[in-house]
Amino acid sequence: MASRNNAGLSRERIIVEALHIIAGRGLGGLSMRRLGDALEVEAMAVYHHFPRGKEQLFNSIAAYVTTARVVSGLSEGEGPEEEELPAAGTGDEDAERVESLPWDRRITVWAEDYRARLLAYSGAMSLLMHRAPRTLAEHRTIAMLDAALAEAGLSGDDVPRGRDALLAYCLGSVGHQVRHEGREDAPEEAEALARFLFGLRALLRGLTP
Amino acid sequence: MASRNNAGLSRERIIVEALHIIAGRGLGGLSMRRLGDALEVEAMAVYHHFPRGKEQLFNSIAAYVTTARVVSGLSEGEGPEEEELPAAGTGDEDAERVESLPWDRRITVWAEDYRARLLAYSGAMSLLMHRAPRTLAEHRTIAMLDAALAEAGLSGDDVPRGRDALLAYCLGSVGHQVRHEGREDAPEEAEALARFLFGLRALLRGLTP
DNA sequence: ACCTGAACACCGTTCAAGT
DNA sequence: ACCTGAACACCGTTCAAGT
Repeated sequence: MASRNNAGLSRERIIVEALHIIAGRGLGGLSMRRLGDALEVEAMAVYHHFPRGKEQLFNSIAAYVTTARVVSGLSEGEGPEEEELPAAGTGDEDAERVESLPWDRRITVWAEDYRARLLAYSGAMSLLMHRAPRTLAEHRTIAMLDAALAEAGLSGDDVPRGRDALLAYCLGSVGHQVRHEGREDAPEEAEALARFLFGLRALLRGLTP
Repeated sequence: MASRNNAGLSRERIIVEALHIIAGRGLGGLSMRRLGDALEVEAMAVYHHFPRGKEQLFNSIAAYVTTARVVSGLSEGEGPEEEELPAAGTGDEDAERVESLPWDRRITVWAEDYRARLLAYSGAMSLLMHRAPRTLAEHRTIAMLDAALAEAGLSGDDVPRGRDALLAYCLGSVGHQVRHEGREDAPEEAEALARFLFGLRALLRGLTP
Protein backbone atom coordinates (compact mmCIF):
# COMPACT_ATOMS: atom_id res chain seq x y z
CA MET A 1 0.00 0.00 0.00
CA ALA A 2 2.46 2.64 1.22
CA SER A 3 4.56 1.53 -1.74
CA ARG A 4 8.27 2.02 -1.17
CA ASN A 5 11.08 -0.26 -2.32
CA ASN A 6 11.89 -2.37 0.68
CA ALA A 7 15.58 -2.79 -0.08
CA GLY A 8 16.04 -5.33 2.73
CA LEU A 9 14.54 -8.21 0.74
CA SER A 10 16.76 -11.29 0.56
CA ARG A 11 16.37 -15.03 0.02
CA GLU A 12 16.81 -15.76 3.70
CA ARG A 13 14.38 -13.07 4.86
CA ILE A 14 11.80 -14.45 2.47
CA ILE A 15 12.29 -18.02 3.70
CA VAL A 16 12.11 -17.01 7.35
CA GLU A 17 8.92 -15.05 6.73
CA ALA A 18 7.46 -17.96 4.77
CA LEU A 19 8.18 -20.29 7.68
CA HIS A 20 6.47 -17.78 9.95
CA ILE A 21 3.33 -17.92 7.83
CA ILE A 22 3.50 -21.71 7.62
CA ALA A 23 3.78 -21.92 11.42
CA GLY A 24 0.76 -19.69 11.83
CA ARG A 25 -1.62 -20.78 9.08
CA GLY A 26 -0.22 -24.06 7.80
CA LEU A 27 1.45 -24.85 4.50
CA GLY A 28 -1.79 -24.26 2.61
CA GLY A 29 -1.95 -20.79 4.10
CA LEU A 30 1.28 -19.72 2.43
CA SER A 31 0.54 -17.74 -0.72
CA MET A 32 2.84 -15.50 -2.68
CA ARG A 33 0.50 -12.59 -2.07
CA ARG A 34 0.37 -13.18 1.67
CA LEU A 35 4.14 -13.60 1.71
CA GLY A 36 4.51 -10.29 -0.09
CA ASP A 37 2.21 -8.57 2.39
CA ALA A 38 4.20 -9.93 5.34
CA LEU A 39 7.41 -8.64 3.77
CA GLU A 40 5.74 -5.29 3.00
CA VAL A 41 6.40 -5.71 -0.66
CA GLU A 42 4.37 -6.56 -3.75
CA ALA A 43 3.97 -10.32 -4.13
CA MET A 44 5.77 -10.29 -7.45
CA ALA A 45 8.95 -9.00 -5.82
CA VAL A 46 9.77 -12.45 -4.44
CA TYR A 47 10.02 -13.73 -8.02
CA HIS A 48 13.14 -11.67 -8.40
CA HIS A 49 14.78 -13.74 -5.64
CA PHE A 50 13.15 -17.04 -6.61
CA PRO A 51 12.82 -16.87 -10.41
CA ARG A 52 11.37 -20.38 -10.62
CA GLY A 53 8.55 -19.34 -8.32
CA LYS A 54 6.87 -21.22 -5.53
CA GLU A 55 8.46 -24.54 -6.44
CA GLN A 56 11.91 -23.08 -5.90
CA LEU A 57 10.78 -21.40 -2.71
CA PHE A 58 9.54 -24.76 -1.42
CA ASN A 59 12.86 -26.39 -2.26
CA SER A 60 14.71 -23.65 -0.41
CA ILE A 61 12.45 -24.02 2.60
CA ALA A 62 13.12 -27.77 2.61
CA ALA A 63 16.86 -27.07 2.50
CA TYR A 64 16.61 -24.48 5.25
CA VAL A 65 14.62 -26.71 7.56
CA THR A 66 17.00 -29.66 7.29
CA THR A 67 20.10 -27.51 7.69
CA ALA A 68 21.86 -26.66 10.93
CA ARG A 69 22.10 -23.11 12.24
CA VAL A 70 22.18 -20.84 9.23
CA VAL A 71 24.74 -18.10 9.05
CA SER A 72 24.41 -15.95 5.95
CA GLY A 73 22.52 -15.81 2.68
CA LEU A 74 21.91 -18.66 0.32
CA SER A 75 24.00 -19.17 -2.76
CA GLU A 76 22.51 -20.44 -6.00
CA GLY A 77 23.39 -24.08 -6.73
CA GLU A 78 24.57 -25.12 -10.18
CA GLY A 79 22.17 -28.03 -10.67
CA PRO A 80 18.62 -27.44 -11.85
CA GLU A 81 16.94 -27.94 -8.49
CA GLU A 82 19.73 -27.45 -6.01
CA GLU A 83 19.77 -25.12 -3.06
CA GLU A 84 22.72 -24.75 -0.77
CA LEU A 85 22.86 -23.48 2.77
CA PRO A 86 26.10 -23.04 4.69
CA ALA A 87 25.98 -24.67 8.10
CA ALA A 88 26.98 -23.74 11.63
CA GLY A 89 29.39 -20.88 12.19
CA THR A 90 29.66 -20.34 15.93
CA GLY A 91 29.37 -23.95 17.03
CA ASP A 92 32.90 -25.14 16.33
CA GLU A 93 33.82 -25.77 19.95
CA ASP A 94 30.64 -27.86 20.14
CA ALA A 95 31.77 -29.79 17.09
CA GLU A 96 35.12 -30.58 18.70
CA ARG A 97 33.52 -31.63 21.95
CA VAL A 98 31.12 -33.89 20.04
CA GLU A 99 33.87 -35.55 18.05
CA SER A 100 35.46 -36.94 21.17
CA LEU A 101 32.30 -38.80 22.19
CA PRO A 102 31.76 -42.54 21.63
CA TRP A 103 30.02 -43.38 18.34
CA ASP A 104 26.54 -43.98 19.77
CA ARG A 105 26.59 -40.76 21.75
CA ARG A 106 27.63 -38.86 18.63
CA ILE A 107 24.68 -40.26 16.72
CA THR A 108 22.32 -39.58 19.60
CA VAL A 109 23.42 -35.95 19.89
CA TRP A 110 22.92 -35.48 16.18
CA ALA A 111 19.53 -37.22 16.23
CA GLU A 112 18.17 -35.11 19.07
CA ASP A 113 19.30 -31.99 17.25
CA TYR A 114 17.83 -33.08 13.93
CA ARG A 115 14.55 -33.99 15.58
CA ALA A 116 14.37 -30.62 17.35
CA ARG A 117 14.92 -28.79 14.08
CA LEU A 118 12.26 -30.75 12.22
CA LEU A 119 9.88 -30.23 15.12
CA ALA A 120 10.56 -26.50 15.15
CA TYR A 121 9.38 -26.27 11.55
CA SER A 122 6.83 -29.06 11.76
CA GLY A 123 4.44 -27.24 9.45
CA ALA A 124 6.94 -27.84 6.64
CA MET A 125 7.23 -31.60 7.25
CA SER A 126 5.12 -32.46 4.23
CA LEU A 127 7.52 -30.49 2.03
CA LEU A 128 10.30 -32.89 3.03
CA MET A 129 8.39 -35.88 1.67
CA HIS A 130 9.08 -34.95 -1.93
CA ARG A 131 12.25 -32.85 -1.73
CA ALA A 132 15.77 -33.89 -0.79
CA PRO A 133 17.82 -30.85 -1.75
CA ARG A 134 21.52 -31.54 -1.67
CA THR A 135 22.94 -29.44 1.14
CA LEU A 136 26.29 -29.18 2.81
CA ALA A 137 24.57 -30.21 6.04
CA GLU A 138 23.28 -33.41 4.44
CA HIS A 139 26.75 -34.27 3.17
CA ARG A 140 28.27 -33.72 6.61
CA THR A 141 25.56 -35.69 8.32
CA ILE A 142 26.11 -38.69 6.07
CA ALA A 143 29.86 -38.54 6.59
CA MET A 144 29.40 -38.36 10.34
CA LEU A 145 26.89 -41.23 10.46
CA ASP A 146 29.01 -43.45 8.22
CA ALA A 147 32.11 -42.83 10.31
CA ALA A 148 30.23 -43.55 13.53
CA LEU A 149 28.74 -46.76 12.14
CA ALA A 150 32.13 -47.90 10.88
CA GLU A 151 33.47 -47.29 14.37
CA ALA A 152 30.59 -49.42 15.66
CA GLY A 153 31.87 -52.29 13.55
CA LEU A 154 29.66 -52.09 10.46
CA SER A 155 31.23 -52.54 7.04
CA GLY A 156 30.29 -52.83 3.38
CA ASP A 157 26.65 -52.30 2.48
CA ASP A 158 25.69 -52.32 6.14
CA VAL A 159 27.03 -48.80 6.48
CA PRO A 160 24.68 -47.05 4.00
CA ARG A 161 21.86 -49.33 5.15
CA GLY A 162 22.37 -48.48 8.79
CA ARG A 163 22.71 -44.81 7.95
CA ASP A 164 19.47 -44.81 5.96
CA ALA A 165 17.72 -46.62 8.82
CA LEU A 166 18.75 -43.84 11.18
CA LEU A 167 17.69 -41.07 8.80
CA ALA A 168 14.41 -42.83 8.11
CA TYR A 169 13.73 -43.33 11.80
CA CYS A 170 14.31 -39.67 12.68
CA LEU A 171 12.19 -38.42 9.80
CA GLY A 172 9.45 -40.90 10.58
CA SER A 173 9.49 -40.26 14.29
CA VAL A 174 8.80 -36.56 13.79
CA GLY A 175 6.30 -37.38 11.06
CA HIS A 176 4.52 -39.79 13.35
CA GLN A 177 4.44 -37.21 16.12
CA VAL A 178 3.13 -34.23 14.15
CA ARG A 179 0.70 -36.57 12.41
CA HIS A 180 -0.99 -37.25 15.73
CA GLU A 181 -0.61 -33.74 17.10
CA GLY A 182 -4.29 -32.78 17.05
CA ARG A 183 -5.51 -36.04 18.57
CA GLU A 184 -6.44 -36.28 22.23
CA ASP A 185 -4.62 -39.63 22.57
CA ALA A 186 -1.35 -38.05 21.39
CA PRO A 187 1.45 -38.11 24.00
CA GLU A 188 2.84 -34.77 25.20
CA GLU A 189 6.27 -33.62 24.13
CA ALA A 190 8.03 -35.17 27.16
CA GLU A 191 6.65 -38.62 26.38
CA ALA A 192 7.17 -38.07 22.64
CA LEU A 193 10.86 -37.39 23.31
CA ALA A 194 11.06 -40.42 25.56
CA ARG A 195 9.61 -42.60 22.80
CA PHE A 196 11.97 -41.13 20.26
CA LEU A 197 14.99 -41.95 22.43
CA PHE A 198 13.65 -45.39 23.28
CA GLY A 199 13.35 -46.30 19.61
CA LEU A 200 16.68 -44.72 18.78
CA ARG A 201 18.45 -46.73 21.49
CA ALA A 202 16.80 -49.89 20.23
CA LEU A 203 17.84 -49.17 16.68
CA LEU A 204 21.44 -48.41 17.69
CA ARG A 205 21.60 -51.59 19.76
CA GLY A 206 20.19 -53.67 16.92
CA LEU A 207 22.57 -52.10 14.44
CA THR A 208 25.66 -53.14 16.39
CA PRO A 209 27.02 -56.44 15.04
CA MET B 1 -19.83 -30.62 -21.49
CA ALA B 2 -22.23 -33.34 -22.65
CA SER B 3 -23.97 -32.76 -19.33
CA ARG B 4 -25.74 -35.84 -17.99
CA ASN B 5 -26.12 -36.89 -14.35
CA ASN B 6 -23.44 -39.47 -13.78
CA ALA B 7 -25.31 -41.44 -11.12
CA GLY B 8 -22.31 -43.67 -10.39
CA LEU B 9 -20.58 -41.08 -8.22
CA SER B 10 -19.57 -42.32 -4.76
CA ARG B 11 -17.05 -41.47 -2.08
CA GLU B 12 -14.80 -44.34 -3.02
CA ARG B 13 -14.90 -43.63 -6.75
CA ILE B 14 -13.97 -40.03 -6.02
CA ILE B 15 -11.06 -41.06 -3.80
CA VAL B 16 -9.75 -43.57 -6.31
CA GLU B 17 -9.94 -41.02 -9.10
CA ALA B 18 -8.22 -38.43 -6.90
CA LEU B 19 -5.38 -40.88 -6.22
CA HIS B 20 -5.13 -41.42 -9.96
CA ILE B 21 -4.66 -37.71 -10.54
CA ILE B 22 -2.18 -37.47 -7.66
CA ALA B 23 -0.17 -40.36 -9.14
CA GLY B 24 -0.05 -38.67 -12.51
CA ARG B 25 0.37 -34.98 -11.71
CA GLY B 26 1.33 -34.85 -8.05
CA LEU B 27 -0.67 -33.64 -5.07
CA GLY B 28 -0.53 -30.06 -6.32
CA GLY B 29 -2.09 -31.20 -9.58
CA LEU B 30 -5.26 -32.32 -7.85
CA SER B 31 -7.96 -29.68 -8.18
CA MET B 32 -11.68 -30.03 -7.65
CA ARG B 33 -12.28 -28.99 -11.22
CA ARG B 34 -9.83 -31.54 -12.61
CA LEU B 35 -11.32 -34.18 -10.34
CA GLY B 36 -14.78 -33.35 -11.67
CA ASP B 37 -13.54 -33.61 -15.26
CA ALA B 38 -11.98 -37.01 -14.60
CA LEU B 39 -15.27 -38.21 -13.09
CA GLU B 40 -17.22 -36.69 -16.00
CA VAL B 41 -19.18 -34.53 -13.65
CA GLU B 42 -19.25 -30.87 -12.68
CA ALA B 43 -16.61 -30.09 -10.05
CA MET B 44 -19.26 -29.00 -7.58
CA ALA B 45 -20.82 -32.45 -7.57
CA VAL B 46 -18.06 -33.81 -5.31
CA TYR B 47 -19.16 -31.35 -2.61
CA HIS B 48 -22.29 -33.39 -2.26
CA HIS B 49 -20.16 -36.37 -1.20
CA PHE B 50 -17.58 -34.36 0.73
CA PRO B 51 -19.55 -31.44 2.20
CA ARG B 52 -16.51 -30.09 4.03
CA GLY B 53 -14.68 -29.81 0.73
CA LYS B 54 -11.07 -30.51 -0.11
CA GLU B 55 -9.99 -30.77 3.50
CA GLN B 56 -12.38 -33.66 4.04
CA LEU B 57 -11.35 -35.24 0.76
CA PHE B 58 -7.71 -35.10 1.89
CA ASN B 59 -8.60 -36.75 5.20
CA SER B 60 -10.43 -39.49 3.38
CA ILE B 61 -7.50 -40.04 1.05
CA ALA B 62 -5.18 -40.30 4.06
CA ALA B 63 -7.52 -42.89 5.59
CA TYR B 64 -7.77 -44.80 2.35
CA VAL B 65 -4.03 -44.93 1.80
CA THR B 66 -3.23 -46.23 5.29
CA THR B 67 -5.99 -48.80 5.21
CA ALA B 68 -5.72 -52.37 4.01
CA ARG B 69 -7.66 -53.63 1.00
CA VAL B 70 -10.84 -51.67 0.85
CA VAL B 71 -14.10 -53.50 0.44
CA SER B 72 -17.10 -51.23 0.14
CA GLY B 73 -18.02 -47.56 0.57
CA LEU B 74 -16.90 -45.29 3.36
CA SER B 75 -19.21 -44.57 6.26
CA GLU B 76 -19.30 -41.13 7.87
CA GLY B 77 -17.57 -41.06 11.28
CA GLU B 78 -19.26 -39.36 14.22
CA GLY B 79 -16.30 -37.19 15.23
CA PRO B 80 -15.59 -33.88 13.48
CA GLU B 81 -12.72 -35.11 11.33
CA GLU B 82 -13.11 -38.86 11.27
CA GLU B 83 -13.24 -41.13 8.30
CA GLU B 84 -13.71 -44.84 8.58
CA LEU B 85 -12.76 -47.52 6.13
CA PRO B 86 -13.58 -51.18 6.67
CA ALA B 87 -10.57 -53.43 6.20
CA ALA B 88 -9.87 -56.71 4.44
CA GLY B 89 -12.75 -58.86 3.42
CA THR B 90 -11.30 -61.74 1.44
CA GLY B 91 -8.03 -62.11 3.33
CA ASP B 92 -9.24 -64.00 6.35
CA GLU B 93 -7.35 -67.20 5.58
CA ASP B 94 -4.23 -65.02 5.31
CA ALA B 95 -5.02 -63.55 8.70
CA GLU B 96 -5.21 -67.02 10.26
CA ARG B 97 -2.01 -68.14 8.65
CA VAL B 98 -0.25 -64.98 9.86
CA GLU B 99 -1.48 -65.39 13.42
CA SER B 100 0.41 -68.64 13.81
CA LEU B 101 3.78 -67.04 12.96
CA PRO B 102 6.35 -66.03 15.61
CA TRP B 103 6.03 -62.42 16.80
CA ASP B 104 8.87 -60.96 14.73
CA ARG B 105 7.62 -62.59 11.53
CA ARG B 106 4.14 -61.23 12.18
CA ILE B 107 5.52 -57.72 12.51
CA THR B 108 7.69 -58.14 9.43
CA VAL B 109 4.78 -59.35 7.30
CA TRP B 110 2.72 -56.37 8.43
CA ALA B 111 5.61 -53.93 7.84
CA GLU B 112 6.27 -55.13 4.30
CA ASP B 113 2.59 -54.81 3.53
CA TYR B 114 2.29 -51.35 5.08
CA ARG B 115 5.37 -50.17 3.22
CA ALA B 116 4.03 -51.50 -0.09
CA ARG B 117 0.74 -49.68 0.41
CA LEU B 118 2.40 -46.36 1.27
CA LEU B 119 4.70 -46.77 -1.70
CA ALA B 120 1.78 -47.51 -4.02
CA TYR B 121 0.29 -44.13 -3.13
CA SER B 122 3.57 -42.32 -2.59
CA GLY B 123 2.20 -39.11 -4.09
CA ALA B 124 -0.04 -38.83 -1.05
CA MET B 125 2.79 -39.26 1.51
CA SER B 126 2.80 -35.58 2.40
CA LEU B 127 -0.90 -35.81 3.28
CA LEU B 128 -0.03 -38.33 6.00
CA MET B 129 2.27 -35.87 7.74
CA HIS B 130 -0.61 -33.84 9.11
CA ARG B 131 -3.49 -36.31 9.21
CA ALA B 132 -3.95 -39.39 11.39
CA PRO B 133 -7.56 -40.33 10.76
CA ARG B 134 -8.82 -42.96 13.18
CA THR B 135 -9.47 -46.06 11.11
CA LEU B 136 -10.36 -49.60 11.94
CA ALA B 137 -7.11 -50.64 10.26
CA GLU B 138 -5.11 -48.41 12.62
CA HIS B 139 -6.83 -49.89 15.63
CA ARG B 140 -6.14 -53.44 14.46
CA THR B 141 -2.54 -52.66 13.62
CA ILE B 142 -1.89 -51.24 17.08
CA ALA B 143 -3.51 -54.26 18.71
CA MET B 144 -1.44 -56.62 16.60
CA LEU B 145 1.84 -54.78 17.25
CA ASP B 146 1.20 -54.53 20.99
CA ALA B 147 0.39 -58.23 21.23
CA ALA B 148 3.50 -59.16 19.27
CA LEU B 149 5.72 -56.94 21.40
CA ALA B 150 4.23 -58.35 24.58
CA GLU B 151 5.03 -61.80 23.24
CA ALA B 152 8.57 -60.58 22.63
CA GLY B 153 8.88 -59.82 26.31
CA LEU B 154 8.13 -56.07 26.43
CA SER B 155 5.90 -54.72 29.18
CA GLY B 156 4.61 -51.44 30.60
CA ASP B 157 5.51 -48.27 28.70
CA ASP B 158 7.90 -50.22 26.51
CA VAL B 159 4.96 -51.60 24.54
CA PRO B 160 3.56 -48.29 23.21
CA ARG B 161 7.10 -47.00 22.81
CA GLY B 162 8.19 -49.99 20.80
CA ARG B 163 5.00 -49.85 18.75
CA ASP B 164 5.51 -46.16 17.97
CA ALA B 165 9.12 -46.87 17.00
CA LEU B 166 7.93 -49.43 14.46
CA LEU B 167 5.23 -47.15 13.05
CA ALA B 168 7.68 -44.26 12.88
CA TYR B 169 10.31 -46.37 11.16
CA CYS B 170 7.92 -47.61 8.46
CA LEU B 171 6.53 -44.15 7.80
CA GLY B 172 10.00 -42.63 7.74
CA SER B 173 11.49 -45.33 5.58
CA VAL B 174 8.96 -44.72 2.82
CA GLY B 175 9.28 -40.98 3.34
CA HIS B 176 13.04 -41.21 3.05
CA GLN B 177 12.73 -43.27 -0.12
CA VAL B 178 10.23 -41.13 -2.00
CA ARG B 179 12.10 -38.05 -0.81
CA HIS B 180 15.15 -39.19 -2.78
CA GLU B 181 13.21 -40.62 -5.71
CA GLY B 182 14.30 -38.08 -8.31
CA ARG B 183 17.95 -38.09 -7.33
CA GLU B 184 20.50 -40.02 -9.34
CA ASP B 185 22.17 -41.36 -6.18
CA ALA B 186 18.89 -42.91 -5.04
CA PRO B 187 18.97 -46.74 -4.74
CA GLU B 188 16.58 -48.74 -6.91
CA GLU B 189 13.58 -50.47 -5.40
CA ALA B 190 15.43 -53.76 -4.78
CA GLU B 191 18.09 -52.04 -2.70
CA ALA B 192 15.49 -49.78 -1.07
CA LEU B 193 13.60 -52.87 0.08
CA ALA B 194 16.84 -54.44 1.31
CA ARG B 195 17.58 -51.33 3.36
CA PHE B 196 14.08 -51.28 4.74
CA LEU B 197 14.36 -54.89 5.91
CA PHE B 198 17.87 -54.36 7.26
CA GLY B 199 16.69 -51.48 9.44
CA LEU B 200 13.56 -53.32 10.48
CA ARG B 201 15.56 -56.38 11.58
CA ALA B 202 17.91 -54.13 13.53
CA LEU B 203 15.01 -52.37 15.22
CA LEU B 204 13.30 -55.66 16.12
CA ARG B 205 16.55 -57.06 17.50
CA GLY B 206 17.17 -53.91 19.53
CA LEU B 207 13.63 -53.91 20.85
CA THR B 208 13.91 -57.42 22.33
CA PRO B 209 14.88 -57.22 26.01
C1' DA C 1 19.30 -4.62 -9.96
C1' DC C 2 15.13 -4.50 -7.78
C1' DC C 3 10.41 -3.70 -7.45
C1' DT C 4 5.50 -2.36 -9.21
C1' DG C 5 0.89 -3.00 -11.27
C1' DA C 6 -2.08 -4.71 -14.53
C1' DA C 7 -3.37 -8.81 -16.75
C1' DC C 8 -4.49 -13.90 -17.52
C1' DA C 9 -5.74 -18.42 -16.52
C1' DC C 10 -6.89 -21.01 -12.83
C1' DC C 11 -8.47 -22.20 -8.19
C1' DG C 12 -11.93 -23.49 -3.79
C1' DT C 13 -16.35 -22.67 -2.32
C1' DT C 14 -21.30 -20.71 -1.91
C1' DC C 15 -25.70 -20.61 -3.48
C1' DA C 16 -29.86 -20.78 -6.05
C1' DA C 17 -31.66 -23.68 -9.32
C1' DG C 18 -32.74 -27.71 -11.79
C1' DT C 19 -34.37 -32.84 -11.95
C1' DA D 1 -31.02 -37.01 -3.30
C1' DC D 2 -27.93 -35.62 -6.59
C1' DC D 3 -26.08 -32.64 -9.83
C1' DT D 4 -25.61 -28.02 -12.56
C1' DG D 5 -24.00 -23.31 -13.61
C1' DA D 6 -23.11 -18.78 -12.44
C1' DA D 7 -20.77 -16.06 -9.20
C1' DC D 8 -17.06 -14.43 -5.81
C1' DA D 9 -12.79 -14.00 -3.72
C1' DC D 10 -8.52 -15.69 -4.18
C1' DC D 11 -4.45 -17.84 -6.34
C1' DG D 12 0.44 -18.44 -9.29
C1' DT D 13 2.77 -16.43 -12.87
C1' DT D 14 4.00 -13.38 -17.07
C1' DC D 15 5.19 -9.18 -18.75
C1' DA D 16 5.94 -4.43 -19.64
C1' DA D 17 7.09 -0.66 -17.04
C1' DG D 18 9.13 2.10 -13.58
C1' DT D 19 13.39 3.61 -10.73
